[in-house]
Amino acid sequence: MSTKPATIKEIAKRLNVSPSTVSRALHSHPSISTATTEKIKQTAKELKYEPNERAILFQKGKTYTIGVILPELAEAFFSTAVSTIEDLAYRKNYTILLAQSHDDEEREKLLVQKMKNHRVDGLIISVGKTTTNFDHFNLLNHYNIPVVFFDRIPPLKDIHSVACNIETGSIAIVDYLLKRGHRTIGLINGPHSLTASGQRKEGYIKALLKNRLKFDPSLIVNCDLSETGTKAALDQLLANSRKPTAIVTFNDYVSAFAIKYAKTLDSLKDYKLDFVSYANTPMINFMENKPLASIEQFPATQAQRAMDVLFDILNTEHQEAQFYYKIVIDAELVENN
Amino acid sequence: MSTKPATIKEIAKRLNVSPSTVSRALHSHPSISTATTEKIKQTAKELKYEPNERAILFQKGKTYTIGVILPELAEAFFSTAVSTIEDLAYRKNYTILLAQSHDDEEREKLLVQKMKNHRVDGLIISVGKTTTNFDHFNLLNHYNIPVVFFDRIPPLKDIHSVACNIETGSIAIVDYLLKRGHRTIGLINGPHSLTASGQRKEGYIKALLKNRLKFDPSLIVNCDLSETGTKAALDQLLANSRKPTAIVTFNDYVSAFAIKYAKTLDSLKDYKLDFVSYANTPMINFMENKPLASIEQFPATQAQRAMDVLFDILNTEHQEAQFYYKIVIDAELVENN
DNA sequence: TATAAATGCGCAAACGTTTGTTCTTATTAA
DNA sequence: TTAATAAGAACAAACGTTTGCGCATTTATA
Repeated sequence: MSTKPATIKEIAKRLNVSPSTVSRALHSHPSISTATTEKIKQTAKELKYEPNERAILFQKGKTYTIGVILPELAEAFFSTAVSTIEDLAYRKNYTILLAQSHDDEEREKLLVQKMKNHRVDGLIISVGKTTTNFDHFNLLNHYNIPVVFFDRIPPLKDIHSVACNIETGSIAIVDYLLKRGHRTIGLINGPHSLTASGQRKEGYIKALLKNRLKFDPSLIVNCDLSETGTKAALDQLLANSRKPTAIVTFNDYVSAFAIKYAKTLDSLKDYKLDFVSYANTPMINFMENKPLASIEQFPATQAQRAMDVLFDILNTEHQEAQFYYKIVIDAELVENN
Repeated sequence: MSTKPATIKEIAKRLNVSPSTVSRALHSHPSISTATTEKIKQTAKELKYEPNERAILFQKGKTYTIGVILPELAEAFFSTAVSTIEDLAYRKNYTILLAQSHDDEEREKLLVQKMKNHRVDGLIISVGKTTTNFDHFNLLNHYNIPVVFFDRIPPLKDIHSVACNIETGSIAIVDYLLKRGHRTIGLINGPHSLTASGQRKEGYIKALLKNRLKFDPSLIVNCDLSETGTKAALDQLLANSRKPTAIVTFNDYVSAFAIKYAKTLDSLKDYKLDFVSYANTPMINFMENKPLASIEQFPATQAQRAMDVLFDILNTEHQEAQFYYKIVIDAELVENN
């Protein structure tokens, strides 16, 4: 039962041939006669030989493993992404080494280290909300491990990235609100550190200007995306001299928190407040008062493109002229009804 | 930039010491003088040395990697489990190798093979809905790789397993409804093919009998778990000669579909119809009219126990008397408010 | 002072596989 | 028949690290 797995060496010893012959035979190498090849394959089967992947990978220097670091595996957006990534990896015979950072910069750093030590062939990562220092990725560069930043991308120059064009989505959703008559639109945004926040803000502003409305900075509030943070943000917006009639929220969670909180506020009893959101979960279909519309960010598509990019980098030998992928997927407006 | 990572050998050469000395120094082995140890650690830092995990793992025969095979990574239940597993693995310095079977027996088989070839230290798996042949797990046994079956467990004797006792949950929830005065309770169940359906049905019946009520088969309707299927099922139940005053649904999705649909029915205008459900998503917190109560199946707890079991097996040397863990977690009734 | 013990380090094997090179035979061509 | 070639298989090095053992050198003990 608990016999140690058979090795090439054992097969060799058993048949009085050299390990190299066994290795070649098992790969049907032409320089081994069909007779011995057959014989070797036969005993390999008898001994239930299975190649030791670890040894092979170690020997070849390649691991056929892709590291994936995401903030929260339990979030629908990311689990969808993981699912897609796994499917694609499976097809190309890669395996994925998965880890989550919980938006903890320190942990993220450690995980990157670990991935490096495991010598993954490549890394797909969505950086933590609060990560501000990106030095740990230089190490990967130094070790020749390509990194594809996914969805949440750091504000760095020379990196490969796949992300959603939040800005056009932002414009679309503000347009949508304007068309419905709203003139005072608030934005509960994410932390400054996220480019995603910047994009939302940019789109928000552009949409206003496009429609010849002036931009009022006091209508944008940043928050940490937590429930309490969201409440505070909503409070702040409602206390603003120009009280918004509609609010754009950073994502579905914020939207849900805000909507829930809004219902508890007496001050909003006879006040119609519309919400729109950036979709990141399928839960929206089941929400009490859903946001009127959402910006769909296509986690599966993003994941797929990220894998495409990674495989492309992996397959083209170190090109001289460093070229960086910067894939942008257009977010799309969907009405929730 | 793309220099190859520094190795122990290089450090050794640079300092004119042997690789073994370097290795020991880096591990602060007592038989190396503090002077040389310092010197070595110093140059290690200069050269940005990072241990090659692959080489170490290969050398040690242990991989500090745990294989995880689940049916659908995008499902909330499983992604929660993955999240927990990853957290626990992280704490013990393990990494997880993740794969999904999509309930495809063939793919599952291949993945098990792959995990074996990767020489994972252990495997946690939730078998596919349709998997009927379990021979592929024998191989793992032969290779001394412990397997812990999780949530969906095969009907085999000598295996380690962690799963939820759906039946007691079923009894509890029917009891709950009975206590609230309901006497005609419908069940929108899943497809016959799922053991989960059988368990729900069993519990449902047992609870009735326990309370000396007779079981009426026409109050159980199977459905395919889709939205339209759910509607049809609800229609059927409402058209039944004994019209239910409460309905148990297979899971949160079915519950959500049914509740949504029920609200659109004129025939239910002045009819109080209660719903209860089997929890499998966190979305319930955001639902319009939630089910009164849910049967919580604790994916995180299950995952945690599975990891406990696995680590326990990993840490106790091959005990003579083979002992098999069979952990059963009681599903629990939680009221939603 | 002679001997035992302790200290500090190098040697070499090992983990399982792959692959370039070399060696031996058998086959072919001249 | 002899030399050139091809076929089949063995040799050995390599991937990066760990670790048991042995060899000096120094320090402590009798």
